[in-house]
Amino acid sequence: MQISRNKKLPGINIKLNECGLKATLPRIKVVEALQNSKKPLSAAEIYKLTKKYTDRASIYRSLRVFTECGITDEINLNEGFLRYEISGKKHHHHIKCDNCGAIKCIDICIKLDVEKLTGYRINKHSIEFNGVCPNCLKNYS
Amino acid sequence: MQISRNKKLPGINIKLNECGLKATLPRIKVVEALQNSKKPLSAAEIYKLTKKYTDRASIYRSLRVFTECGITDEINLNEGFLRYEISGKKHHHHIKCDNCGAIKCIDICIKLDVEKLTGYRINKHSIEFNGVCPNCLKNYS
DNA sequence: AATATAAATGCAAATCAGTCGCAATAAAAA
DNA sequence: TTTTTATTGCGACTGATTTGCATTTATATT
Ligand SMILES: [Mn+2]
Ligand SMILES: [Mn+2]
Ligand SMILES: [Zn+2]
Ligand SMILES: [Zn+2]
Repeated sequence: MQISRNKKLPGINIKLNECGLKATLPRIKVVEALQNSKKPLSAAEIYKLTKKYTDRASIYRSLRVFTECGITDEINLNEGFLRYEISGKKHHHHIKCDNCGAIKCIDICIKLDVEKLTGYRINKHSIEFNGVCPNCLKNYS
Repeated sequence: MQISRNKKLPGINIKLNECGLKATLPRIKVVEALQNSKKPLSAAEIYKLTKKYTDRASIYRSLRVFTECGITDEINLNEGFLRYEISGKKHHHHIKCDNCGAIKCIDICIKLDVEKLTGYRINKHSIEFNGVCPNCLKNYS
């Protein structure tokens, strides 16, 4: 796939190269899709947005290596698939409204407490909530 | 499948009936497998233990309805499949050692804090950890 | 105890997220 | 510009879970 004189976005290219990754068009399109999204995206959603530039296997490979490098975070909202978002400055978790589908970030975590409590060295954790948001509670009940 | 004069275990039968469920042999065998297990089981593990009495589809159907009724709890340790345990007296979460595979229950939860913080009515939540347990930390590093 | 009926089962086929092998391609290094 | 090596795109594949449907079984009823 021919990169259409893409002289913009040196930021992404540099970040990819810093991680030892080639800055390919498929990868750039995945990063862009995530950056332009207001909520974490699933691989299927990313594919819908970028199918002109890549295929499903490459998206999964990109997301895996991005997450390993800390470029993205993986989010498990018990939907039967994973979501991804650009790894922000601040560690956080999520809550999804089962009614309107909105996904909100929440600045709360108990990783350190659990490490202290259990003596484990925690490699990975997932703290995710599903419910009905205040707005939907108001309107439909 | 013929129930082999199973006059024991009226407790399970009663609990199933209370939930509006028929106390079938396949269901009883699934409950027994979970009761006899020291750790939460996956559908595949339950199948291995009960294949003489049921099949995969029925196990999945049982686990779903059990979880809906509150007979079992669903646990997502990011393993690519779900685990189930008999719903205990006390609400809790889990941590799995990536080295030895042990799954430990932890009595810590922030559901109420998150409800207070966000105003959501939380229907479902999942708070799960992966890491290396103190014992494995000692032995292998 | 025999019958009716609605729920649950077993089986095979389907679905769905995610992975893999491999030849072709493109980014980065030389 | 050429070489090197990572990455891609494709299709086939896996593993978990679901579904349709004809048959069986638990329970309520007589
Ligand atoms: Mn977020
Ligand atoms: Mn437990
Ligand atoms: Zn956290
Ligand atoms: Zn909890």
